[in-house]
Amino acid sequence: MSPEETGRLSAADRREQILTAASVVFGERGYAGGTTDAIAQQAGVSQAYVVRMFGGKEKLFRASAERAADKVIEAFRGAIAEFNANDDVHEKTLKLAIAYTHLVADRGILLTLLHLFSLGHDESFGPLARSCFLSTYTIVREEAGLTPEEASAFFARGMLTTTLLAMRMPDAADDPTAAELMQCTFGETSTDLITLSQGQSPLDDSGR
Amino acid sequence: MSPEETGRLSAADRREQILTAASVVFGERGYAGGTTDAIAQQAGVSQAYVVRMFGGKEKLFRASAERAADKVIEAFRGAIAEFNANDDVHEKTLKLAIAYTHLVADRGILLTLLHLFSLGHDESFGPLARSCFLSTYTIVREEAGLTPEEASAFFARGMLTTTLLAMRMPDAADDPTAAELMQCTFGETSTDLITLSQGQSPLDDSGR
DNA sequence: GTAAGTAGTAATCAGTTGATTACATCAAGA
DNA sequence: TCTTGATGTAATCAACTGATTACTACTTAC
Repeated sequence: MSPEETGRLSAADRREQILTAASVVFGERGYAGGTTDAIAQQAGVSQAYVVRMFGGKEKLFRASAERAADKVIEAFRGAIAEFNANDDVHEKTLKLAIAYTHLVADRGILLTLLHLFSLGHDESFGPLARSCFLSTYTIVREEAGLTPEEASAFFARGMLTTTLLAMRMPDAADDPTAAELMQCTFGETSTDLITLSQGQSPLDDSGR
Repeated sequence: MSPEETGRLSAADRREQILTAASVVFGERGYAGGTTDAIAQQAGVSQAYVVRMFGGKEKLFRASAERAADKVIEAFRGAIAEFNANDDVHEKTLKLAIAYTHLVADRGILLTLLHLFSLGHDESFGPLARSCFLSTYTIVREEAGLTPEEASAFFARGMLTTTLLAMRMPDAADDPTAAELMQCTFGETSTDLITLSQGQSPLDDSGR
């Protein structure tokens, strides 16, 4: 039988697949709530394999969070590459915000990071959380060339966006108050944001 | 023996004490990570009592989150009561932000809410998360009289503040990048914010 | 063709955790 | 005083979960 038929993958491919699954599960349930078994099911492998490949749940979460941060960085660098020489702050910020918005298509990325940030007290994850956040901040400051005030305002909006998404505010879009808040927050990037964030299948969960 | 000597309390007092403990524990570890036993230890009662008094961990978290939201609402109303007739947006926002900042003294409140917000996908907690957030938004809009844009900007800054606090960015204040970010974000409210958030004893944890 | 390494799993285990039960202790009213 | 209801706990349980072990099956190099 060929590898295609047996469903066997190289370790690198399987690793990527498990990281994708981990992003979904950790994004929805956080570190403590996300089980290695749920990740295994999502990836279509056994729970034992997930644990062994990454050497434990903690290392898997680290890898998952670092990968999420890398994707944010990658997205920002992509937006910066599209800067024109005469772009003002508003245009730069908009391009960054749109890049950020596109990350929402993979809900797991931003939600995994949000969960990482909420673990600041943790001896192991705290330093990782701070360094991940500061990495992205540094790029916006130095590579995008925003001032501290502009960067702070940009991240403020980004965190509100992430939070609204985490609490699935788009699900409450029929509430006029919620609609007003989202309209104002997403602003110029809102056109596709709400549609992007809808219809993403939740995890289904049953015994092992 | 008198009630003072035996350490016995009325159910209402004990309830308040447990809710305070729950705020600390859930704030640090989230819903899934916060154990009823850790809450019981923090409150100085048995684990069985915690569970029985609230009818389960889920109801305890709901009560804890609702209490946190109530304290935010209370703080906002307190700030609004200090508004002067000729206050402009900037003065109003500053008063609200300072009230918000004082909430930080009890780290558990904002962090418990942040954890609640990250549970938007949950059937039970999702609606609660959205309604808690929208309650505070409505107060800022209608009672404080901010426009949607102003309110959105206010909450954006609030979420960034909360996130920085959750990841304990003040612990990294020796990093110049981190210091710059905090300086800009906390702005006029920063004077006491960093000192407020420091030296808060972490949970100590050992077997039951 | 076979030996060796790699992908992958089933079965199982020990620690943790939310919940339950039965019981103890204490204050107040009849 | 003694009975009743409320405060509170120790002991225990069943379910869950991360990790380990022993094993199978496939692929590749020689």
